[in-house]
Amino acid sequence: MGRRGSDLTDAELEVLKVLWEGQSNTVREVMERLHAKGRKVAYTTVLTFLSRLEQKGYVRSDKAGLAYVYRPKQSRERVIASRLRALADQLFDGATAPMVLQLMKSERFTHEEIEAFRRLIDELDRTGAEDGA
Amino acid sequence: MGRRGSDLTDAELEVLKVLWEGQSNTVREVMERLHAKGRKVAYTTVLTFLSRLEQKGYVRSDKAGLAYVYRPKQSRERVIASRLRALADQLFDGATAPMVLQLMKSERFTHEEIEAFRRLIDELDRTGAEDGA
DNA sequence: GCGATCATACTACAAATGTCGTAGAAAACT
DNA sequence: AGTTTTCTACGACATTTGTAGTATGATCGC
Repeated sequence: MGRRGSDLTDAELEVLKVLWEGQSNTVREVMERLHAKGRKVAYTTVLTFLSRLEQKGYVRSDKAGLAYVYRPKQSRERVIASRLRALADQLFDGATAPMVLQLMKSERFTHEEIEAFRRLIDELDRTGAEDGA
Repeated sequence: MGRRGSDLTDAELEVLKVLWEGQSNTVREVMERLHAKGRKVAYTTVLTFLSRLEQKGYVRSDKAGLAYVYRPKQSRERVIASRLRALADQLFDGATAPMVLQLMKSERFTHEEIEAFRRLIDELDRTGAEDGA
């Protein structure tokens, strides 16, 4: 039997990303947006993905005039966080810290990016400091 | 047609992880190790995955006495880095820094972990400082 | 009013994935 | 030597995923 992981598939995610970017999301518009990104898919294919996304609870649709308009039900942050978590589970048995470390080690960053990391870390440290409930 | 992403599938990765952990990896041993982890798979299933992994270039096998012994051809770090990169491509259009930030924001860490981040960042900063080739 | 458009609902289907079963050779045991 | 145990090689198969065609109903332009 197929996969077991996070239900959101790659192609579905691709479509969901487009939804996050746009406002009025009819099937046609989503398709056009995908085409603009170089992703050539048929109208009905997009429809299929949107339907599947709806069944899985990731989007919601309202009939606006002629066509349905789709909009995300889950925020980009939420979905992304969940994906990251899934990868952490898969690669590091759920330990996210090692993942962050590995990521920082295996990639290259500019000074600005590194500064951003530092700032966030300082903030985390301060925020979490009094947190011991 | 099926998926397009990184060729290593989830189940294959599961097997590869076991290979990274052990030394003498016969099909049977890998299977037992998987069982110990709660992953109940048939002997032939493990064999299938190992064969597919070999075809894809992730493992290599040598006949040792009766059975073949499999060993990883790619390091854990390498594969993990590539996976992380793939996720960055998928979620952040290849920008790894935003991924690190998001990851740090959406998860919780202990002070020790945060300290480890800070140390690594300092090091990165120092290492990369003279790097402007 | 009628044909050309546009939308959605179903159905279909090949390729990928996860999972095994069986056949046959080799080795081990008794 | 005969039987039992182990391996590997192949083939099989249900699901999932990516992709699209067709049928059918509503809408628009003229």
